[in-house]
Amino acid sequence: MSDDTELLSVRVAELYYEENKTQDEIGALLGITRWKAGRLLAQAREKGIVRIQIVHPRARRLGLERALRERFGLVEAVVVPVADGDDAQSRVAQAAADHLAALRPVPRILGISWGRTLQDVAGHLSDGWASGVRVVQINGGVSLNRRPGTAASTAATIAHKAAGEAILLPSPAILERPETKRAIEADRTVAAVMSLAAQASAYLFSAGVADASSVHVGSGYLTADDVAELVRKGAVGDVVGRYIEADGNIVDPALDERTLGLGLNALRSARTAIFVVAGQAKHDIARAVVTSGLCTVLVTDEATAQALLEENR
Amino acid sequence: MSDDTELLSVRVAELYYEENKTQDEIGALLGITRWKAGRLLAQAREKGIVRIQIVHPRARRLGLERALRERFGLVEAVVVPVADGDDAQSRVAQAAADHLAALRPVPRILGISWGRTLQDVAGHLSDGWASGVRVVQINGGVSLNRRPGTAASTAATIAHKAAGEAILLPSPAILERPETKRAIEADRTVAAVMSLAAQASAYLFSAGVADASSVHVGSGYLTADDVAELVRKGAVGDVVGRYIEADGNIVDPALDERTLGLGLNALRSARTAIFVVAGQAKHDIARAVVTSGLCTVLVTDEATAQALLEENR
DNA sequence: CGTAGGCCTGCTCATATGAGCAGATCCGTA
DNA sequence: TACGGATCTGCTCATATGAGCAGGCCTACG
Repeated sequence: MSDDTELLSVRVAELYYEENKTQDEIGALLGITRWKAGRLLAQAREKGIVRIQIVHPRARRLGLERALRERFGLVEAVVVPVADGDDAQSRVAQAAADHLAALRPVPRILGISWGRTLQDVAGHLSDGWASGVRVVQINGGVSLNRRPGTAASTAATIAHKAAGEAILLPSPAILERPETKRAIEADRTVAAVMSLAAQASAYLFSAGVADASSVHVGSGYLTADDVAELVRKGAVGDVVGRYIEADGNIVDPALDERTLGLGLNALRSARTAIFVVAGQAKHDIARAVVTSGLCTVLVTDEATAQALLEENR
Repeated sequence: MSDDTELLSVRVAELYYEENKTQDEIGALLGITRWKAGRLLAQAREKGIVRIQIVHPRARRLGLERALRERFGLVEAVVVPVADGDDAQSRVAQAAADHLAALRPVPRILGISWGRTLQDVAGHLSDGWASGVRVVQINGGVSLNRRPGTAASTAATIAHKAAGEAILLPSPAILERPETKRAIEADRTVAAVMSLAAQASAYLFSAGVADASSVHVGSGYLTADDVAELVRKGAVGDVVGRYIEADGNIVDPALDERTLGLGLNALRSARTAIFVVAGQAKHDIARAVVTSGLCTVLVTDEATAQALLEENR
């Protein structure tokens, strides 16, 4: 486009958007026909001279969402923009809460994992987001936790706000020996919870990073050395307590045998599996989850979405 | 507006502006009527959820321009946005050049002052911006200048690009004694130039700040002490070589008697007097010029425009 | 309990806008 | 110079949109 034409588009755009003139008036003002004004305006939009943005804490990035859905075959994606100074985790948690509340049909049984992210989602749910939902934990995590009750409170909060019931999984996440794990699984109470978890109409989960900051280390289930060893074997993070590689496979089958909770295949075959993830540190595990089909719905921040969509990986 | 409604406006705005859906489609998608969608969209725009900006080096701020015209009774105002890292002076000079080129009727005689700003305007004019314009200097400034020829070259450049003729004022800006000034004025050549200057169909000028950096000091017409004394007496800057107070009056009539060039009243009564000014340092002198009716057209940057529009001054 | 006033909703209708088309104009090539 | 293709221009017509209006609903107050 000639410099001259470009300047004219700028004038048209100014009169149209800042002065609220009609294209007809603009034409009269600038001595051009209204069609030409319209075309210049279209050019201005195309060339990015006119920049339109939605500024709101709960805005979304529909373009990225569409790209993610197409690229990874998701049923739904929710991407929130994060401005400097915003807390990405909190924004994403809010979006996940919104999505959960808008989910139709309303899940009668909701299977959830636990962790900081899920706790945050629970906090952002509004009272009465649903009614009568049974919220069941899909992986263990009680008692060894430094902050006891976090896992339980997440489930309780979600259930409470939906005027429903929380069903906790009374077991550690990782047992020392496979036999112990099997023994606990065989326990009637635990088995009942697991059975309920398997029937859930929707799952809501996040993921952890494989490094020393992992909750498994903090909780005493694994040592920092254990995690370092997992990383050496290719682990990128954990999903409902199970460590996976970049391609989504279990890193260490022996460890997995000692891990109590819903299996990853249950997630893969679930109708609705909502994966909530935020932050730079979780880009790798997020990639592993979406590429290996562990979720049908992804809720994340803009930066993570963009990282997932980058080519050549 | 309730939180709920606000969120809905955000969704509508996203679908409308980012997904290019019609209000009808949006209504269907969100389960509302198209009228409601339209109203929510209007609310989103009103509340500033939708932000539309024109991003272009030659964009203008029409809102500020209107405010300036109304506030100071100007015929026209041109305000350019200046982003971080932009050179305000250069942007404003470009805008002034654009305005001059678009001026109708095309001035047959254009009276100009000189200085860095005007030189910059001359540089931004495009070849053939007019044809056959006689460009006449309205204040003296030759020969004592450290960079001889600047004043002359400004006029020459403007005239050359308009396929016209430059008429220089062969005299210093400020003389040592009033008699000398009168003698020079009486000179046939000088008188002819002054007479032509008085007939100009348009004037284009800038202004200087009253401090030690003034071109008058650099050129040797005044000493730093002289300027300090002028400031003590209330000077805020100079217009075509004449120092004025905040209210637009001449600071020192005796000095003014020694200053050769068009008088300020000629500017005040001119049909078209274009004042070009940019930069934080010139806010005070700019205020003095516009409030005392020295110009009919103001060309400036956004920050200066905003400073001029601030209340209580 | 009744009612006036304010707000919201869904409509009609006039207007603004974009898609698509035919003629005009420009430019390079034979 | 003549020709063919590409681009530009001004139009028609269908559609999208906003203004304005009447009726419904909610609330506060007598």
